[in-house]
Amino acid sequence: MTSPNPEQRRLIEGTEGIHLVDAGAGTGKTFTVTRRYANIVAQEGVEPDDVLLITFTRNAAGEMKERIVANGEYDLRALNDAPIQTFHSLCHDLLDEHGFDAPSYLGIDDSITGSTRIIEDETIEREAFTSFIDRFADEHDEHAGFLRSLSDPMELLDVLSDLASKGVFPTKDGWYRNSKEALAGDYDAFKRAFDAVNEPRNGGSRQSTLRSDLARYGSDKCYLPSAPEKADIRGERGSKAVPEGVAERVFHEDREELIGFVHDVYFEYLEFALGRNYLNFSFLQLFAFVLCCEDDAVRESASFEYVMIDEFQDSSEIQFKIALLLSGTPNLCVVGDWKQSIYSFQYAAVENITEFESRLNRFAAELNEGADRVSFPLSPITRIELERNYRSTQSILDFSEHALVAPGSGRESIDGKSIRDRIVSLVSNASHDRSRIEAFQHPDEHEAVLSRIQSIVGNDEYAVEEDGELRPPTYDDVAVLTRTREYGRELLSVADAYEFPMAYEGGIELFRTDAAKLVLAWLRILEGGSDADRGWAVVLERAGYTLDEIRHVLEHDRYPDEMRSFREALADLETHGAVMRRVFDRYGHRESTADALLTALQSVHTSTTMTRGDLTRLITRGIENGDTKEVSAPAGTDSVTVQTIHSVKGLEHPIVIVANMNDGAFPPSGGHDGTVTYSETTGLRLRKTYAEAHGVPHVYDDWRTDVLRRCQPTDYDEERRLLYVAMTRARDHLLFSAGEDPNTFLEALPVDVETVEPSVSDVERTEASGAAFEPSVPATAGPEGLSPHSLMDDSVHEEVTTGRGMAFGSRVHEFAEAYALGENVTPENDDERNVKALLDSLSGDVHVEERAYLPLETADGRTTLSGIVDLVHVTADAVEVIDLKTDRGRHAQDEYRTQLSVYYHVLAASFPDRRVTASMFYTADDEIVTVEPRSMAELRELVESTSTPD
DNA sequence: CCGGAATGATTTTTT
DNA sequence: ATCATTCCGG
Repeated sequence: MTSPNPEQRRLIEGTEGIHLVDAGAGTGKTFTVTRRYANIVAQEGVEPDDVLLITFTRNAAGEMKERIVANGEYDLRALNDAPIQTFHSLCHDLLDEHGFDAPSYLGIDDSITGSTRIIEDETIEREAFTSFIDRFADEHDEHAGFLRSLSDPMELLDVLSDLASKGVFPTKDGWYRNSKEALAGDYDAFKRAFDAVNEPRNGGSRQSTLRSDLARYGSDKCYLPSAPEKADIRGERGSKAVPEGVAERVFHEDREELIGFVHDVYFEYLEFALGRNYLNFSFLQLFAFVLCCEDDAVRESASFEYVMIDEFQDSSEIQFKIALLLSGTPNLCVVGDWKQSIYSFQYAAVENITEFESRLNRFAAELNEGADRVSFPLSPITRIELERNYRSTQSILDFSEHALVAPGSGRESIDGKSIRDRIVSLVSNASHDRSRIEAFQHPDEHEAVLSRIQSIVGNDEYAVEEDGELRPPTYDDVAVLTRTREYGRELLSVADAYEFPMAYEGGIELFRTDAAKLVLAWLRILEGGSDADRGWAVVLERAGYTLDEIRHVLEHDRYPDEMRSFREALADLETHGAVMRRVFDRYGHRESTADALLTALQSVHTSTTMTRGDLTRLITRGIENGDTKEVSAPAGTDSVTVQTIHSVKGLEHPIVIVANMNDGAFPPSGGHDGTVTYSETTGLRLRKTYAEAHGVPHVYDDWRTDVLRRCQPTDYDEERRLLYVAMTRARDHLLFSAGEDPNTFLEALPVDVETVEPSVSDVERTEASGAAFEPSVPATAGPEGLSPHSLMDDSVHEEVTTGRGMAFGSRVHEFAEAYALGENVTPENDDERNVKALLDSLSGDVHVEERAYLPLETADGRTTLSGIVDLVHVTADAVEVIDLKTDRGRHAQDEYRTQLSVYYHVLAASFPDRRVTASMFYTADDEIVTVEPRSMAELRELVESTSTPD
């Protein structure tokens, strides 16, 4: 994009006044915003310091700066201190500079200084909050009842953050400004919500949702004796709606005590945090807001001539208000897309953009109480709609709109028309449109996804556009997007097993990966003691032992020899890093996972030396807390990207697979996390569970909560938008995948869901054929001449023929042969179990212990190389020779290539129209590796350079 | 066939 | 907490 389109130009040139910009996905938002910025600072007397540009991530801020530098007259150094930043960093700067007295405005006798830390790590804050609550409980007997009735005190922290995001703050003696009103709630608003869910359905023949949802009123609960009976709440049998009076009865309640409790927790936690010299994200904004509100001089000196906010749909109520306070002029420009609002859990309020005008007026009026804080005129508002899309094809753009009207459950009915009316349809700028939009399904969804990707890569039907040209796709072009990190983890681990090029991008629960769990298991085994069994159980299970077998092994301490020796080997290693690497190596985990884990652990514990026990605790804690770490694909590898939809926002990929379109994969997130308050509409509520409540004196009327919370029904709006975000990442092709049960979203989309049969190894092998296996060339070719063993170095020869290598190896071979021939044998150790699994996974015919003879013309004349391979796997169009080896460490691949190569060439000659491949299967590692065969010339050279024939 | 009541299964995202 | 399913009564 070199020159702006007309709508973009309107925005770039319209630098004055209030602008509300609907900037859909891929409409060149960053381009336009940076151009507008350049245009503003190009004016006489306007410096970068006068222009606030808000982004929602630090990365985005950095990108903005780079883009501005790229097409402007400023260099990066000049922009380094320019206010192009996130709300959080803006607030941080503000408090850093002027925040000393900010706490005093709430009546807190403390200060904010440059040394006040910002806690970003949730785990750390939770620990601090727990110790605060313990102290609070000791000091406040009067609140003991409330504390006891909470199912989890940690929910209080969520309540506080929620309140802070809405501008509800405590002061020493009460509530800040008009906060109290918000806490009291708005009966009219509540009544409207109540009426909406209490409307009888199906023209009056069916009961209302509210009445239906109250069917379990009172069950598993112990209400106060004064609580109404179920029949009073639901109306008599056969009635269609909850009686009218219930709304009033539920809403109007003396909540003074409850509100007082929350006030004290809130206020004292603020004091506690400041006392410990830290702020969390919420409090950062809280104090910045208070400061700007109270200190006219600071507000005026900190205000900007121009304010631009990107991704406005992700802003919270308090952020909107801060932006208003810091706008010294009407030059306020908000840019966003309501269809991409997916951060409500971070308190993003989509209404900031969908109801921009009314919120602008309401917030400004609130802020202007008592002083002139927002002094510019609130109209006119210039609306600009960017509709030209520079990313996707038209078919993808059109298709993606369906996401916004797809029902999230069978009974959810959607007002499609009113939604469509609010959509600004995008127009593609793409020159071609050969988009494939497909959906597929199989219970083994991970395998199905992998095999679909294999069929896409290199396939012209999925050609992607690059610089105006079409080319077949590579792995790099494909991204798998999922709702949950967990699905991503699972997919990765399946990909690992197939050595499939795939990498995760973004935050992931690193300690919950397979690799981390195995490291933890071996650490526990090494540590010995009471936890050792837990370690063994994991390791044994992983090796295929059944629960009964594991129990037996543990009871009698009969660990497999191989595992014992692995433990000894680990014990000899000097560093934790070496131990971990060895474990990763054993289980064939890719280096990137291993490195990420190592780095994560080292970063937590760099300074002091860490004992094995420390390390164990660290990983255990990481697993329990679900600690996440950022990981990214190593640069320069051609691999598929796996990301959560939340983390992919703002990015694009040529081919997108929206995976895990399954039942339950998109739980509704309407409202907040269900534990929080109804502070705006119905007043503050806290929850407790039956378990805690049972036998405990009650302090407030729980029954009201049960009615209240059903009046704010959850919906799937945000999930639809999430799906929309995922779909609009795709440039050329868009696919969906599901496992057992496709969800209602997928079913509602106008695409056929094809049931597929996954075969990830498609590329390597094809379906069984019963094809005959008769190598035609060699058996008659002559007497056995040289064996590959004789071509080895003596030292290598010795290593592989002594110790475990020989004895153990031959037992595995015996088992493999017996099992492949269909004899009734059961695997007795890891290696045999792995071999069994391998054989089970092979389609077609498997032959064992085959010997072949390869004639070779050398300088000395004609000779014959003989080779034995363990398994030959034959299908209709492919032949694979597989050599069994115990583990990578012992069996240097290179040395055995010769043997495999002999057989490879024999087969290649025998089966000219099938693809022939050679592999090694490492029985201890459960890993199969394709081997590049030596060429005939190479074999010839080897023979010639070996002086003594066998 | 319809609607209501009871019951069972399932349950995230991250600046 | 909410969805889907099953059972039962009219």
